[in-house]
Amino acid sequence: MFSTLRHHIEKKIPLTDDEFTLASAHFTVRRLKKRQFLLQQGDVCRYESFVVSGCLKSYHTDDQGVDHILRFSVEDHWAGDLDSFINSTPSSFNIEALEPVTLLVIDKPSLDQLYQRVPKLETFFRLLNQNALIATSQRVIKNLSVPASERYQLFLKANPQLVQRIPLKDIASYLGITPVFLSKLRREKPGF
Amino acid sequence: MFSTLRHHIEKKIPLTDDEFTLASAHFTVRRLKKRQFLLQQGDVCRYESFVVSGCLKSYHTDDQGVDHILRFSVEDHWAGDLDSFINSTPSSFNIEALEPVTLLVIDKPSLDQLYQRVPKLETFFRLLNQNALIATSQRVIKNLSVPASERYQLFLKANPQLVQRIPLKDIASYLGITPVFLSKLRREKPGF
DNA sequence: CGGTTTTCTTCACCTGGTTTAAGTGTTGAA
DNA sequence: TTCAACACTTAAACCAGGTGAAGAAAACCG
Repeated sequence: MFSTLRHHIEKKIPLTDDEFTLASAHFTVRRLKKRQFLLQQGDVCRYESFVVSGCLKSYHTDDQGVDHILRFSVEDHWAGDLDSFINSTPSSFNIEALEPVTLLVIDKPSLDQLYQRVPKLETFFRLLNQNALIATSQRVIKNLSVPASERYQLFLKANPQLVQRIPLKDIASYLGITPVFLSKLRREKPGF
Repeated sequence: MFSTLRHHIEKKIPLTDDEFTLASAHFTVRRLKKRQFLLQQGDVCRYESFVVSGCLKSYHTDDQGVDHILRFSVEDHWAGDLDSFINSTPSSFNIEALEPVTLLVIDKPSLDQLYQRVPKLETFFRLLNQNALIATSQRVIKNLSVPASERYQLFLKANPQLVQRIPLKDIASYLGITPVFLSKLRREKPGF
């Protein structure tokens, strides 16, 4: 349970036993069933959540009622809405379990306290957000420069395991196309 | 010159005179003429650059030779390719001056050293990247959920000053449409 | 000032992706 | 074990936005 988190952090920043014990005391375990919400659009996101097992989707529902998936969070990754978490503003995202999920969650006061007590962890979260920024920037460019058919191929190549686990309509939403069109792509282009 | 940078940092993190003096010693001044490149696709991005005056565009040129603008960097903001800067990998971006530009630049060894000497500045850059991540995530969602015509209106509202300074074709590229189509939108929808 | 380059616009035509609607297959709760 | 809800596919009509080519207007520079 907590060892997963430790291993996750130590991929970037080595910790002493004491540091990790101190850190883990700030997290609490939380479980969600399939289709249960970790966060609902309009609510304030009170927690950053480390995914121990399972898979969630973060998506925005627009004014026409259409969902747009920003990201999938699988085990060994994080879920949460940074904007809402940092600024305590109503979130514009839903975060929903696609499978039964086990999480380690931490709230903002605890995280701030943790930064004070274990400054290394500020570095850790800086690196985490840095990587997320890089990935998100690349996604902006790819959405602009790569046609949907190729974006689908890229997604398949980058996340072969995910495709088996999540509904195609969610992949379509992530790619920015309709399920209908994704279906057409899959029919036309061979190799899935 | 340096006072602009100090004011910029202190919007987030107050600094003592000593801290700022120490910090500013790590930066150097650099000037670019219009159309000059701060970074060329394929090169490693050696510097993070604070824009004292002027304006630049960061864009990726795809394999068909089409440019896609990721961001504009105006005075009191930053320019650079984080991925290439952090990992010393060849950048997939060009950064080009749209106007004569004055920069304060810092290289990676200096920045790492600076984090050691003035830990507050690690917090500063963490906040900076946090905000960039939030903004970029929102852009992903808007590109997926808002039609081009509305995206143009939003851009106008959010950056009224920019529109006077930069060519429309660059706005089109940022919005992910062709200049031809932007021109059509401007004709059809009144109020620019 | 005059010539060159860059930017912006217009038009006719094309295409990638949407919409709606109907049909099949699968899941799951009572 | 049945019925309802959901996931996926197909097809046809349609539309947002792209392409190519060409000219007009600005901006740049010697």
